Amino acid sequence: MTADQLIKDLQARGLIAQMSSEQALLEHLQQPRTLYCGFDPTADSLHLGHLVPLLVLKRFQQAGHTPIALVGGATGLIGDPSFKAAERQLQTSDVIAGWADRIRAQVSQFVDFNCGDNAAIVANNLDWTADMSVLAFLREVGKHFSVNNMIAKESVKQRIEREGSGISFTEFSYSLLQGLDFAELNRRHQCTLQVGGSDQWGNIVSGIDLARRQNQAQVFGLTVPLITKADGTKFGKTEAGAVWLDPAKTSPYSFYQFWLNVADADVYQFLRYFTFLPIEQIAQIEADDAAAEGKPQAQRILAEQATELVHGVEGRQAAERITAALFSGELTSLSAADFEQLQQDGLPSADISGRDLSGEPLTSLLTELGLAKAGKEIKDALGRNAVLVNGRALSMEDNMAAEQIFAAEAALRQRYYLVKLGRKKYLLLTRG
RNA sequence: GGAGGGGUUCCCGAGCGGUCAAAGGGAUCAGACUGUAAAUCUGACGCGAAAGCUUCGGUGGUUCGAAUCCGCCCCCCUCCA
Repeated sequence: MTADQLIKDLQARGLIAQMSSEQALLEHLQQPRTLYCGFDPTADSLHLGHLVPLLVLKRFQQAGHTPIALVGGATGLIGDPSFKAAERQLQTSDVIAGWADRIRAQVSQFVDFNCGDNAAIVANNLDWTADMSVLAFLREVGKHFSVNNMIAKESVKQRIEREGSGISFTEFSYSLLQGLDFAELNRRHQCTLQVGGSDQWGNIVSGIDLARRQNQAQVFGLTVPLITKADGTKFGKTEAGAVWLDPAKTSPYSFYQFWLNVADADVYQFLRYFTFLPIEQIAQIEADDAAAEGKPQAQRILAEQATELVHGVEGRQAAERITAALFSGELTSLSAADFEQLQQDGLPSADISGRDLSGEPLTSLLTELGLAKAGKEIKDALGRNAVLVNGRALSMEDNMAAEQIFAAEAALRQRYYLVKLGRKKYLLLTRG
């Protein structure tokens, strides 16, 4: 893929928010180059918001360039103030180091380390900052930055201007550290392009400037847009919170369901953002859906593609297996092994053996087991026959009858009860 | 420092001595319709299965009774200095 094709493809996907010196960058990318994207360990896992830049790294790799996934072991200790309303609470260095390890493992899944000339590199900015002296930092890095320019940046503007917020010197220095990363990667790996979210533009420019001043090198920046939804609500959130890439935090099943539930108004754009399907094929899917009556195919395709990207073929199949079992309604046909599989595959479950159910209302039982946030939800659902246990609808009269409902002889395959609330919330209860 | 205005249930926002668990909208959850959509309609929406219990910045009063009146304190906004 040529530089022109790559950039055209990215543009067609809507993946370019900003680019530094477009013409020069296009020219530059005629040769295989090295680019990087940084991921700060702000939690023990990346989430959907990180996926787009991560996939952009991969898109560049597919076009023959060398990606560097940079784990922010150092920057994570400082905290990026960009567009943040308030100062971040510092975590201990042990915690950050632990998170950095997890992030390193995660980013490593997305780029190829065995493709010869442009095999991916994973780096940690702690490597070149941990032993740097304060005086060296101030003289070699700080001297190149103008505080006048720094405080003029949009990304810290509200922290500087708004009353009652403020910014610590620590966070204010963040941009210098990220700038240093770019200059350092330029020296170490001839890295000449940094990609990141559009909120990173200010930090990227810092790096471009520093690389020029320290290395007399011309380097470039490219940002991807903030992902938004047509209805204006925040992308990447469910009732349960953020959608994580770690299967232990968001199961492949939940991940798959998230994509399956994307609104029609967003789904084609998300196919462009989150899959490697050719742009023409996505257009074809959109055309086919428009022509067909009823249910569009796009959500299913998106869910398959995205889940396989993040959780592999097995994760995708597990998610599909659970989905098929739960939404086809063929519960009695499920074998004990199937149930075991569902549980393993990430369907929420709980063990109720040894629990005294006499006198415990379903409202509190099911709330406690995590099916609803408040007893009221269960109460409401019971009143509307929206709570099903093993396919049988319960009513308010059953509220105090947990003991009979979850009696040993009522279990499917001797030990399973599948509780369904509404149309798509499930809880698998087991006995023994 | 001075003068005003304000802090109400997840959010916005009414209430200004009893009939207030507190109007209205949004968000959320459930039902109908559907495609495990959208839009629309219906219901719920402090907690509790219920009896009942706990809310209207904090605290102390007045009153048979306070989100509503009074004192003190805390925080936010506007104007003046």
